[in-house]
Amino acid sequence: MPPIDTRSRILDVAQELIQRRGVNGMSYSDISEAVGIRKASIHHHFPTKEDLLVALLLRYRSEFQALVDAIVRSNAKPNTKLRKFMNLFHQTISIEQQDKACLCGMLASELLTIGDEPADLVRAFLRDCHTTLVTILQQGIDDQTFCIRGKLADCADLFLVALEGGLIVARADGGAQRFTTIMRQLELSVRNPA
Amino acid sequence: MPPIDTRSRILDVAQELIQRRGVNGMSYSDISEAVGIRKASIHHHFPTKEDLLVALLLRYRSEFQALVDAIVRSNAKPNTKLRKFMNLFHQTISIEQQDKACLCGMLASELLTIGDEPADLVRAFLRDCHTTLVTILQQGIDDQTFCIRGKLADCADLFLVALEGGLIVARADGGAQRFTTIMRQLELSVRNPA
DNA sequence: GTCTATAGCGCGATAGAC
DNA sequence: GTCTATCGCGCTATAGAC
Repeated sequence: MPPIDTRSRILDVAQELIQRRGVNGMSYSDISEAVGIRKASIHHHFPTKEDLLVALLLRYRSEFQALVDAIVRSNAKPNTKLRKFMNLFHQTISIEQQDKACLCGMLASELLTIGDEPADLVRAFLRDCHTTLVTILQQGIDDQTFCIRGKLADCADLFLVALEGGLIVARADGGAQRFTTIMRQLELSVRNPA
Repeated sequence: MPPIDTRSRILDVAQELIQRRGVNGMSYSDISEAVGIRKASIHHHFPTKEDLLVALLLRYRSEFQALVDAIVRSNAKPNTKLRKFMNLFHQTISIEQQDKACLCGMLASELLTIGDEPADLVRAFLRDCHTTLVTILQQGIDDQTFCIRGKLADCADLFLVALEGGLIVARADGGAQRFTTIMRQLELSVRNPA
């Protein structure tokens, strides 16, 4: 393993802090302490906080999309794909990850305070997720693994908001176990009873 | 209408600011400007920000519970009660209310930064909501209006996190109309097909 | 109960040496 | 690319006059 460059370490720490405390509960000073360099050095890499957010969101979105693509393009069954997709959210709250919420869920709740460009990237991420859910659910409908009520797009949207809301609520009370239960309930809602 | 006392006006403004911008995106200075008194006067009513949050949460919880009780105790059908309960959430995002999220949904996402006592009150509110949903869903199961899959408590939990997450996500993208669709999809998930 | 004034701190951001 | 030092501002909070 090569040593991780400073820029990436800053992004890592910033992401963790935001997922735990929110954007406005995080400061350059917090990052500085965790990374072990001075605040001024962080400003060298990311002149403004909005610059940092944009870089963070671009990285988050592309890393997430890579994981999603691997799942969607795999040969797994649709219910396995769905489970694996939901597990991407579960991983953020699970014990090893120490109760983090989705980066974009956190940013969505503070959307009015983060500037236009980051806000657009948050919306783009949420749309990516919705698109992915539509794709996976459609595959399950095609092979009769899933049976949904109502419109496909609406069903996918319910998954999305339940996953985002589930992280925020379960993080406050119930933890990873509660989130697992929410995932199971979502699976149940599309399972073909036949 | 008697003039609203200062203390209440401070709470009104603080609540609105938090529902739009989050706790850490709101300051005594913002409240001061909107209420039309100096910051020091706000500190007279609420010495610390945590004091203000506790007062706000106590009021929010009891006002919400009064609305909920009126719904649950009414003679309406279970599906009407469910719709009315969900409408309490919808009202915060609807046009007249200008895109606010649930107070406790916002606070839940910033839970680590608000202090122990406010955090406990947020959890209490979320539990109240879950209890209410269990009650209403059970009434619908009893009279065969509803037909749920899985455990009642898990079904109620999915409603809760979808409502909280729905407000945060729809506020970011899609607005009140998207939230209405989420509500409809939730209704559909418990409707008795018979 | 509201005000002016200010303390004391942390914030984001910048200048300039090394 | 990191540092020291600092600016200017906004924050929470307090003191004391009216």
